Amino acid sequence: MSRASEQAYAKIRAHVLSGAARAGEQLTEDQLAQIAGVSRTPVREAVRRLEDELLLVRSDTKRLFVADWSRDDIEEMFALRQMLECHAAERAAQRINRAQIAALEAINRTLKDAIELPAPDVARFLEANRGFHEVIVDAAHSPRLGQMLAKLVEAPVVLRTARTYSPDDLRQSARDHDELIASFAARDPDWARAVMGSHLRRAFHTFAKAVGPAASDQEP
Amino acid sequence: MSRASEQAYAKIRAHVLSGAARAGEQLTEDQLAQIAGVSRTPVREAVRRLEDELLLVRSDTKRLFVADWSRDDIEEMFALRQMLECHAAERAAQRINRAQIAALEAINRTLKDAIELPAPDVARFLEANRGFHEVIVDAAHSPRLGQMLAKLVEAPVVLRTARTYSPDDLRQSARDHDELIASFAARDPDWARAVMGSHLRRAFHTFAKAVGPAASDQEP
DNA sequence: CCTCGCGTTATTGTATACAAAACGCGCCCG
DNA sequence: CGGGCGCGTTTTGTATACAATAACGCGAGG
Repeated sequence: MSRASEQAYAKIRAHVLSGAARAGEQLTEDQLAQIAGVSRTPVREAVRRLEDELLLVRSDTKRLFVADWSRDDIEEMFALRQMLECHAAERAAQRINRAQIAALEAINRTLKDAIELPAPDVARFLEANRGFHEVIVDAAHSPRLGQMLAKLVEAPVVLRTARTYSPDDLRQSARDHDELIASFAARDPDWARAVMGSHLRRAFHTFAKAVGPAASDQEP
Repeated sequence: MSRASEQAYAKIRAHVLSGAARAGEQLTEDQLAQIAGVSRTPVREAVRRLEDELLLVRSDTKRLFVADWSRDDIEEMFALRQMLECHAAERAAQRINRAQIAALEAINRTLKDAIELPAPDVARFLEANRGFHEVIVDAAHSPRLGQMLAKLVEAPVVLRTARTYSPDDLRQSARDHDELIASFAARDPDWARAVMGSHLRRAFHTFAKAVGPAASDQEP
């Protein structure tokens, strides 16, 4: 989008993800306009996108709040993501080309580097990981699918919990990626689907362990 | 949404679906504002929704066009819908309550009525059909899933091709619905998924037969 | 003491005017 | 003759003012 609305989007998003705005807190368009340094018009545009991405929600009467994800919401999100990405992997295995496989290999090398630096660089890991999954979705040749997944992957939970991954978790992810690449090279949709399934399912359990078995945080 | 933007949405949507605007044709916000009888502000809001629903698309440089669905797009859409609705049916079978099953039975009676009137009333059939699937998605208890499906189900192709269904097709749909209800009553997720799968797959082939094996229409 | 209604204030929705950007066309120069 | 460049026009983007609507508090009546 265009300059102002893009900036509004970025700033509001950062404001929410950084935790500066607490879950359930009300936000007004004026407030956000000030934060973003633009007028309400582009703010409204940005807010619509963020609503769509479920970072913000509206009350019955159009008032705006920071979304409060319940544990059920999060589980649901993981389940949907798994379903969609498994489908993507399956399609990708049938459609991927050599260049894309090469791209996956290159990205996964970068990703491994990010793990093994003196200390793991989670930001770089995430960036590479994002790129990896993006190539797969591209290879699936299903724009709608890509659009849906983009929403789920961008969801706040994923980003906020990223830092809870241990080096072992990260290394296992890299190994999953290697196997995914192998399944693509073999053009075996069933294999690709299965690997993707366990890859994401493990991510869910890592997350679940990190936040504990019940709801994560609450105070008066 | 609020009055003006809702009206804009409805009118623009009708304008596109009615075929008054041809696929690929450019639309300007001013033009749409005139059609809807409101100012550009709510039009922009409506247009965003329609973009999201893929009835409209933007060129690289923000100009607005009526979406032109290729056959591949349509097949993709059916495939995604099938994946999502099968998942919904599976979940619904595990979660649906008596009241919802009763609702499905009532809706399906209405639907059968709509078929057997002197002549089939396709509009009423579609309305009932929509309601039927909606109850299932509700019963699946997955708001995100519902949101995604809403987009796909509203897609233009489904609506435009509805009229190509024969009475036999409609009757078969009603029978599928009966079996779905049976699978829910039995709380059998596998059964529900399977029935939903064949239900939608058949719909796709009915569609495919109607528009012919290749692209549907073109002229200079 | 509760609650219902009303006026005030906060917040969102819409219109309009202006700014920025993109398209198209014709002209100039190679 | 062709291709790129400038300039008027069209179209989208942003700001701002105003309108409509929802939340809130306060006071009167039960």
